[in-house]
Amino acid sequence: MAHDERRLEVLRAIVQDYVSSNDPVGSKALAERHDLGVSPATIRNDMAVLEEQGYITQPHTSAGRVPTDKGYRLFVDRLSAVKPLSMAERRAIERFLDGAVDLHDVLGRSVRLLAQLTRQVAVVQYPALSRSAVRHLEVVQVAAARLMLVLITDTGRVEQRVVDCPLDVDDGAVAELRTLLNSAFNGVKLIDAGDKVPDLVESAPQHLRGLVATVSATLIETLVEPSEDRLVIGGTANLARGNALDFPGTVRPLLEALEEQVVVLRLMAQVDASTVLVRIGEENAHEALTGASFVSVGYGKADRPLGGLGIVGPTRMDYPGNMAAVRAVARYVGHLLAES
Amino acid sequence: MAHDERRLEVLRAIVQDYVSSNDPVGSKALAERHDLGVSPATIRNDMAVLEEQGYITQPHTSAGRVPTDKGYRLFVDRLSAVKPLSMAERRAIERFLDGAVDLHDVLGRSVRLLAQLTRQVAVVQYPALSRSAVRHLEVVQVAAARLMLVLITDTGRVEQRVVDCPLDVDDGAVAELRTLLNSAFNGVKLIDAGDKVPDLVESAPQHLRGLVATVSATLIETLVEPSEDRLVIGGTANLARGNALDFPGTVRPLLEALEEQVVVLRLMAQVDASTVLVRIGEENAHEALTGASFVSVGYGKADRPLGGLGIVGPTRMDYPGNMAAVRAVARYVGHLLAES
DNA sequence: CCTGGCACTCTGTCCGTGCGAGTGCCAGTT
DNA sequence: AACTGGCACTCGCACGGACAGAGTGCCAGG
Repeated sequence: MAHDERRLEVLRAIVQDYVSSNDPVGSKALAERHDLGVSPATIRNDMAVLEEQGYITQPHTSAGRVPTDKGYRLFVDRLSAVKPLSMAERRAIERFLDGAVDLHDVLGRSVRLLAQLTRQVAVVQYPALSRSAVRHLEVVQVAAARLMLVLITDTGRVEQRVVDCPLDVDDGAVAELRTLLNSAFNGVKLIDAGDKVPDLVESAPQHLRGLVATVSATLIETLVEPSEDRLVIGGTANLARGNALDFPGTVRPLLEALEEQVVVLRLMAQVDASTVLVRIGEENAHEALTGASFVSVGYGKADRPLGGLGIVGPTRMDYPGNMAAVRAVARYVGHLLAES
Repeated sequence: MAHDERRLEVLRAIVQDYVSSNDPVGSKALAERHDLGVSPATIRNDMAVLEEQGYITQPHTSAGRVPTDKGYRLFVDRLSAVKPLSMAERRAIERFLDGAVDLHDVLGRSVRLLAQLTRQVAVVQYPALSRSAVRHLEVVQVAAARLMLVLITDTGRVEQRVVDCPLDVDDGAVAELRTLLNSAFNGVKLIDAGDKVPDLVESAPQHLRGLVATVSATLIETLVEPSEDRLVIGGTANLARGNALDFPGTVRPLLEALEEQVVVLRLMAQVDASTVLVRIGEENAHEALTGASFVSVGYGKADRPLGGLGIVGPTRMDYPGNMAAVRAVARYVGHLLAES
């Protein structure tokens, strides 16, 4: 019915006005700023229904209405189209990210760019090791019985790990080891690397077996260790903007959660690269994220994203704009890493 | 005279009380909490003199006194001994930093540790490239005319850079290049690496000269580029603690300055590893750092520090305690990086 | 089903007052 | 000469009442 439809229109108007003004919005202001074709009194009736259904709420009697988490959810799901970025914005993204010299630089620029575009806290995950492939393995002798293993992936990520060997190692062995490792692992997805180890140890010349086994073990350990999944965070200064208005109490728990990383990593684990994931307020099921929303998407191939990136901000945020920015940056980062 | 001495004692008492209570401190409270052996009235006279000399000030008539930047300066220079850490704290540092698997991990742990010990924002600089020596140089072919150069330093730092070559390169050339670069640069301090380039190009076989020149140029560029001097920052949540009390206005400009990094890097450039550097409030000559102090020290060899680490907090901070923590962590990090 | 009108409720703000903390000064004491 | 106790004075701040404004819910009428 036209009935329900107008009610949704009212909800959309409330969300939009509240996001831009940060004031609870009343029926009169709504009628003035949007031509809904009905009077404030009618809007009041609609608002009463919306409130009963749990989409909006009033901070106190006789203040305007404010969207609830559920209201934002409906808005995101049904009432908003992802706003396309302007040409200028697209060019800005391009100009900003081109000229990055290495992976660290790409991610650093991305996070700054995202923070700037959305005026929120931006979060970028390093490409997951498990989904990258080995480009090169390097073995460097650090001490007589100590090797440094350096792994370079096709996404440009570099990981190092020191390996203590049971016996002293000579130069020849190091060279052999390097050749052996590279021929075994080159081009192999890291997630499959574990399977190769038994064969590798098997096929190694007798005098190298122990060494190969030790080194492989460390290598696998490096890959499996998920705690090492790194994040780059930026734009935290944006939290200090709307100050007491946006977050209940202080931003402290949020900052702590961001530094912990583990919460964000768990959220990031759910992204894929085709649809933008939006988690609103309580949906995050984490105390520190009360009042905060999380907009994220994967970058890289659609089915198997390399990693995720996104933003964290108050539930009262410009969802269409932020979703667009996140998606655009993710696409660009995906391209950059695919071809490097 | 005993006169001046007591006045300084009063200043010390004011600083200590103000730091722990966060309230402007009055003559009566001072007389009660410290046995200065004189009455409040006498202390009032001393305070009047201290105020005239610019060491303390009152926020408004008839409030207690608060130390000025100049007052803190005197306190740090003449009135405070660096407080030795408790055995438990020392052990905590050791336990926390041992078990770090690589450089990134060492620095990450350091910054968290420092933030936790001081309850301030902690900042740790990566070991300066220019003062490290080459442990290994690796060349990996990424595409026909594209090489990736990976530099591993004796401090465990790994830098990568992609080099576009004028001509296609074959496998043999890559191997030769690797050998050439390593024999030329191995063990060389990066700051001296530039001097080696002409000789290297000279001595290279004819067919490699162009390649060697191109690659060396990129290498040098990587080292010289100071913008790439990285920082790890942690404990920003501590800024949201004392809230409006500690910083004028908001913490926003401070957070922005920290993210910019350049301000902090400039401050870090001045550290050496033997004395703890304290910059108080206005001394930092930077708007965003008004009301903020910076406590830092270098780590590594005393005369040639590898990098710096420190904390940023409100001028109203526990200088002796923080100086001790910063120094202790720096020493430990210095040891760790020296032996790895 | 919508609209205009009306009474009601609640918050944020402004202002005036009183209180307490702290000072500066002065006369008196050692 | 240096210190002390006393006293009058100055402010900022917290408390409380009054007020205006915004917004609502409801009802009767179109």
